[in-house]
Amino acid sequence: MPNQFDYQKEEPIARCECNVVHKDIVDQVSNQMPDDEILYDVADLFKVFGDCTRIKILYALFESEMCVCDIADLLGMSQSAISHQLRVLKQSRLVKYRRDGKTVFYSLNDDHIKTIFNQGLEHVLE
Amino acid sequence: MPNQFDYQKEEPIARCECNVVHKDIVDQVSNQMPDDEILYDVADLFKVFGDCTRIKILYALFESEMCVCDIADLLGMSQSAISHQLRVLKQSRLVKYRRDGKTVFYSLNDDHIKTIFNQGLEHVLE
DNA sequence: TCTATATATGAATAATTGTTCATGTGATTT
DNA sequence: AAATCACATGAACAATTATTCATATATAGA
Repeated sequence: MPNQFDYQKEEPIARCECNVVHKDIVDQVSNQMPDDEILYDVADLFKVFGDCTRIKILYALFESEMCVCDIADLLGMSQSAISHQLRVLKQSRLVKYRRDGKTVFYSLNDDHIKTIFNQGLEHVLE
Repeated sequence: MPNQFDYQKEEPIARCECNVVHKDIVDQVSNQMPDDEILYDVADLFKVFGDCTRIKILYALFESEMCVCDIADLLGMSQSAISHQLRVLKQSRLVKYRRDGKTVFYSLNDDHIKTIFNQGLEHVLE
């Protein structure tokens, strides 16, 4: 008959040296937790928002579609740096682009982004 | 009388080697941009969300208040690692805590956090 | 007061990441 | 075709950061 301490006997927790104080809660939360993979993707998404240059780029694109060179000038940074960051934003599907001759115009991919940003801003301004 | 090109004469833009294609847009967006300090804080906030361990901790606290040891067990990580991350979450005012004897219970600080997480989740699941 | 337990924290290390530099690619113009 | 412009990208370097290990602090109980 398994009880709340059985798992400690069978497989000692190497990583947490203290006792589980509330096994019922841990189990309940454990069942509710989304898959690791999903949580990993969520963290990865927020990691993209977690850089000042990228936040500025996103904010800029709230206002208007812009080309790489415009953004570089706006932020006072090299074209290369901006291009690298746009790549990251592209990979996370936060921005999309269209080519017009030699110029590439970037814009926001959808409106979640604005919502996420605004919630973050609200928290910071509180 | 300053004009739109003056700053280029006085202090050449070392960082962006290409021409500004759309000065009107750059100026307009530049005026709308919040202070650097605010955007820096917003990025810093999202940086906190941008780690898998912290995202899991936050998600766990959506479900229930938990003590450090419970969280460590839930995530299969060391107490020390969790404690360090809780410190980060505390500093960003994302979690609060109450002490009950030897145990410290952590919980979410406000509801922005859930909203931010859910928006991120929606984006990822699309 | 002494011991045990839950948590916090400083230092060290390994891994990740943002920018620069140099160069490559695709489109336009002459 | 050659030159030029806008942008992309690989490699390298510096800075940041997550975890571990060792140890410190705070509370409870004997």
